[in-house]
Amino acid sequence: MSGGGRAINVLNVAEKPSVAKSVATLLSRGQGMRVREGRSRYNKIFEFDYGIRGQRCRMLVTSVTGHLMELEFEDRFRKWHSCDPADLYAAPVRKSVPQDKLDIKRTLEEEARRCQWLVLWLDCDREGENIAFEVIDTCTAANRNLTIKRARFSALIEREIHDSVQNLVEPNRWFADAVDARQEIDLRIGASFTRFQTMLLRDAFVIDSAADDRNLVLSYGPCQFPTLGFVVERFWEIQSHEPEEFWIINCSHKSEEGIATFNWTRGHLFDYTCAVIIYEMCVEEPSATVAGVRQQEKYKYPPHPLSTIELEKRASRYFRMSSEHTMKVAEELYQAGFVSYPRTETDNFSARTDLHAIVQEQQGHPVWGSYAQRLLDPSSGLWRNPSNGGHDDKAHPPIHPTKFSGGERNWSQDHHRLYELVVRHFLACVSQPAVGAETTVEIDIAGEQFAASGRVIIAKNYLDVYRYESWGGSVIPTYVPGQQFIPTTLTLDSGVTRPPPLLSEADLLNCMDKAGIGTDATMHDHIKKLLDRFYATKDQNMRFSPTNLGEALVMGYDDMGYKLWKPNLRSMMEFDMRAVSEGAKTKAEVLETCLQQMKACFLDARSNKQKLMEAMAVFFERAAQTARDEQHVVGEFVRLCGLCHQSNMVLKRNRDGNFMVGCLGFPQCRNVVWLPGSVSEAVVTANICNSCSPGPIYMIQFKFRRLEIPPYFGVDHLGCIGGCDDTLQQLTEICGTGSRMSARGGGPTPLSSSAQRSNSRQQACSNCRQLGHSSTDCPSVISGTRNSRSRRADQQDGGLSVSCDTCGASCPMRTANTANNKGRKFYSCQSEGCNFFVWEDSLQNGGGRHGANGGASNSRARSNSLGGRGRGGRGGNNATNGTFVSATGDPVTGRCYVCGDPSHFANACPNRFT
DNA sequence: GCAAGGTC
Repeated sequence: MSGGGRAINVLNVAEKPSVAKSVATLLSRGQGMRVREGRSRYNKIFEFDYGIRGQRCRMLVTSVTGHLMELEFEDRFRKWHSCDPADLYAAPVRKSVPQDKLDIKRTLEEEARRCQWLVLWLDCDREGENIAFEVIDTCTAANRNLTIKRARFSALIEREIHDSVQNLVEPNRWFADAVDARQEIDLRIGASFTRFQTMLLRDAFVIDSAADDRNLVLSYGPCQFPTLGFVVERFWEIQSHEPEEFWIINCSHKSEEGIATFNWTRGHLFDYTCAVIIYEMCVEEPSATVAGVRQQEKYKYPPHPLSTIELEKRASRYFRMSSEHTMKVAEELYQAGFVSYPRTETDNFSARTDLHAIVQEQQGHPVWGSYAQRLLDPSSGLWRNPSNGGHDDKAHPPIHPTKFSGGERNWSQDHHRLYELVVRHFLACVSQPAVGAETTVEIDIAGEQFAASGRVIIAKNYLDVYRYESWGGSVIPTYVPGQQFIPTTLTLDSGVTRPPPLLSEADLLNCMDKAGIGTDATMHDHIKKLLDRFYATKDQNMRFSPTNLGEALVMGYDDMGYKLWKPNLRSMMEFDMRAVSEGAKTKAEVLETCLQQMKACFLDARSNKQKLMEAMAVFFERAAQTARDEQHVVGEFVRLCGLCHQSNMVLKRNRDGNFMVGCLGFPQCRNVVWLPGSVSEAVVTANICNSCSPGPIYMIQFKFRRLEIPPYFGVDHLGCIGGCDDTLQQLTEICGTGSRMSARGGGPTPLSSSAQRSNSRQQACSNCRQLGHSSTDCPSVISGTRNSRSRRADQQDGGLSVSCDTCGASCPMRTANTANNKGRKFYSCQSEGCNFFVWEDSLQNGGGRHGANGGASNSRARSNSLGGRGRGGRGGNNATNGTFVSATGDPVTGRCYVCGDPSHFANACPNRFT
């Protein structure tokens, strides 16, 4: 191997000790390799002889531990009060080796002096390239005559490493530049905003979340803030969720073979009238006809090979381990040689990996060893080459077991669990998918479709070893097309829409991954930082809520109209970094434009600091010196809080001057009733509402601003907040409220809340009372006319159908058969989940959107700011006292969805309107 | 006392 001539000394530097060891072992093939200590106890030096393209070489292989250098401000800008934070956008910065890395630096200098070549074995990503230049700078400062070469490799595999050293390339300056730019931008933005918001807020408020709020740091960072943003955004989504009642028809059929549960193909309807009419029709003609029976083979595939994020998500889901703890345990398993490198984006095995050898090692395990044996037995047919998840960081393979263990003495329960997960995941990856046989039965009852399905698992395959996943099987009786039967139960049930859950750790990692926040090696740090900074908390179910502090900060920037808490900033930076790494932009260009923009943003945020102060004041008491300036106002008593049942609710004005009735238990209890934005005066009277309970609820004398309410409302009004007051509810819908939540609406807006309110006030329609248009161009009038014309055209074609207003599908004409509407024709949409419904006679009258569709959309637009359901819903429906007789006389069971009584249906329920 | 990225 070694050629002739004089040997040269080659200094090889890897990113971490383990890679140095692997490279040295692979190149020397373990023969004639010597190990000696460097100055740093972790970073050994391996020596052996080797030949590179005929050149005899004395190889010295050593390592750094990640970045060797740090970027920092020059001394005079390091103290917080030494300069204006805005100066940090131009303050000089320098790269230097921190104290704890000086040992490594000295080793590199000493070895470089006696070498002719420097070969860089850093990871083949942008950070690795940047570290390469840190090593180059350090080594060439000691020896200017070094010949510098870069080794490119994508896996620590013998052939790959030999190929790489025989085909050395030049280091890539663009890659390193991209990282330089990122470091500088992160430092300047992070330091300036952190100093600004900490110094502004820490002393102005009593922030009780931290034990010692004098030393609290309110940090800002381009990764930690968007991470907080995800948590707050979900929290707001939950807070602003308006529960909405829906109706659903459930059907089951019991036979000798068992029970089949049929789901309504429409899913659910939000309109009661529509649902009850359909239901009544089903009850009156309950005979079900089997419209179709479908049988299909279904597969459940094993997961892709394991990447870091996937490991963190799964450990969180399966063992409730935090991502930070998972990485700590994984690192220890890696250090001890049991699993491969745990920080990897790669979820695809290289074709050169000997997968069989990894499985072979596990054959002796008492629990999963027999599965490994089956995998290796070709006659079992269990083996399948792993799928490709589509990610490759070109530096590390997917996480897999590297050494057999039946469990080590010094392992904690979490070490056992994580090793087991890595092994089982790997075995699952090289296994066949589970196979199931799925049967779907579709039935028709009075023109309504229902479907039931069952599944029988034919082969569990990978599920035998991957015990974390299951695939539910259920059996349904046999049905044949055309078969008729009478359902055993047919019920109209109601449900309520629910808000999404708080974000779990796995959800949060998902959000970050999608938005490109952090890297696989740092995501868990950003999550932990939210907890360390008292910005968020994690509950027992591993779900995250913002703290008052976290919510206030995001709210403050949101009120300024800045998206600083959104992932956009990071995405923009990432876009620029890519341009630099591809040579499309220079580092200097990107730094100049980006920092200029960020400085402008910083100055603007600082001039709007009042918004941050206001947001903080929503949650925190002012510190003594600032509180003295303001009078503390306790409002007038209105009622006992119906939510916490402990504190009083009082009439107050918020900082924008808007009226609200809030619970004095705040912030423990957040019950609040926001009043219409058009209220100019409000005074609690001695009058007690005689219809709302539990009482007493004192009535409030309101005065509205004339120009902000429709002409048919009076300016003076004696109102109740208990839910009985129609006038107040209507004005709330028309004028909006002073609530921050209602101003925020579907998404952040650059307009201030009050600006948005006054806009909508000006445009409330007096015809339909919707926002955003006037009565002259009310869409309900226009679309009603247009649609009735198109419906007529349909009918002239001879088909008794209309096109659906909502989804455009064809809606066949049908005849109602209920006590109240017998013989009346209507159209209802057949599409799944669509609830369009209209009476034929209302079309002939040229009417607009009455019927189900209009009702449903009204109901969705309804505000619940007065705590009740508001108008609409059941109110528009006349009750009847008729009873339903099954058309066939067969034993159809049904029950009233309101009270559950089987002796009558909902339309005859005595409790229905109470 | 600030960031995020490496890694021990």
